[in-house]
Amino acid sequence: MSTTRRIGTETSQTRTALLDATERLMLEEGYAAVTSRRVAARAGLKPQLVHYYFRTMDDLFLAAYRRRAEQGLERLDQALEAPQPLWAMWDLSRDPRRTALTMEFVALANHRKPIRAEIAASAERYRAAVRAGVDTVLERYGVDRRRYPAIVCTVMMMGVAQILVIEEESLGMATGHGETVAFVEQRLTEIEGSRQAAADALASA
Amino acid sequence: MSTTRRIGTETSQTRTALLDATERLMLEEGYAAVTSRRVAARAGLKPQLVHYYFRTMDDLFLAAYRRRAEQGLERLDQALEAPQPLWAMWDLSRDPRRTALTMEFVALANHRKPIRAEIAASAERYRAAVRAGVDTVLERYGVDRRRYPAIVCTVMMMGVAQILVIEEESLGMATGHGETVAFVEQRLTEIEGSRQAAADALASA
DNA sequence: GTCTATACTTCGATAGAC
DNA sequence: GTCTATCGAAGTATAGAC
Repeated sequence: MSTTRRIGTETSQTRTALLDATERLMLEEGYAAVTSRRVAARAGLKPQLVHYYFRTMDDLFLAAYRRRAEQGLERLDQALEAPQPLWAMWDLSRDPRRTALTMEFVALANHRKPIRAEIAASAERYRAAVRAGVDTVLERYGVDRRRYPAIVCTVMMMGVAQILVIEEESLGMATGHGETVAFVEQRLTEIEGSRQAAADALASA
Repeated sequence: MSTTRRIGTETSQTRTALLDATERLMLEEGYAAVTSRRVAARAGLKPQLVHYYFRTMDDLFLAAYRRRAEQGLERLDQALEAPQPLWAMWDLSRDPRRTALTMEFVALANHRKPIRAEIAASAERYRAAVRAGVDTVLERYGVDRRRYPAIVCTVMMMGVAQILVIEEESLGMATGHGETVAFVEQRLTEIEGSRQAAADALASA
């Protein structure tokens, strides 16, 4: 109950190094591999520093998540402003690193209640933003949104993209993926025209 | 290196109790919560019994997985023989307990290489079986399988069903789910007629 | 065939030194 | 403001008693 315990600065390089290490560990070995000792080892630091900068492991996870969630919304805005927003969103949803990390956080949220609340809220915000963007785009293209509601397009497009990534990354399974991608991209082509290349911004992880 | 170490019988009630406890733990708290101590506690047994019946934790996971995988193939066969196979498969894929458990195993496979191989092989087998079944059904209904290949229908239908369950179970998020389910079920109705009720076999978990 | 006593490792977290 | 020494709890796994 010693209320005087202190905590490190948000701008510390050490802190950033710990967040980076956390992310790498989650991607390579899953959230369960994120222990104070292993995070520290990855960053070349002492385990106790994790507790100095983040106090509890949940705080560490939340800090790592917030960093990515913020970046995710930025990328989404970029995609929605691209010349071909649907293609850009499709490509964004298929980014393996991004999706793998997201799914790792979802799995984490599944059994850590304090984290769940924040991730769920963030996911709702993201979905609402996508839906709004897709709705505008579909209207511009003259798509019948009674028959193809923006929210349905959003959930299905992002859902399929995510499942493909999960299967590929987690199981190394890709049976039927090529055909499914081709199918979705035919629909995209019908609506938005064929892909115009120039998807640069995605390369930078 | 003592090669003489013994192991419990496959028919032991204790063994079954441990497998049941493992499954419950995975569902309620995720695979990371499956430790020899906690599994044993759930089953009202001593932790060392886990190692007697399964030797390593990976063996425990694999045994738990095999039990469900077998059952999954049986359920699939039943669905494919139902009067409305597509509806039956859709319902099967949307079973929350089943899907949640599957995703937990996938997450586990993602960072335990020895387990990954077996789960991936099993997933491939399952997908092939679904694809074959769907192909037969689509042919019977006279669907143009050049335009709507069975493998694409399979991946999309099951993928969407899974993503919805994940979002609901892991995050408690359901935004857009109702609309998406309605959309898919409209397509099902177009192909297979409206749902004829009588999906009994699904109630038993 | 079934279970327990026990060894050894790794975990999260705090109090306190620099 | 930054980091380390250290504790108590929990983890996997084995050898051996019943």
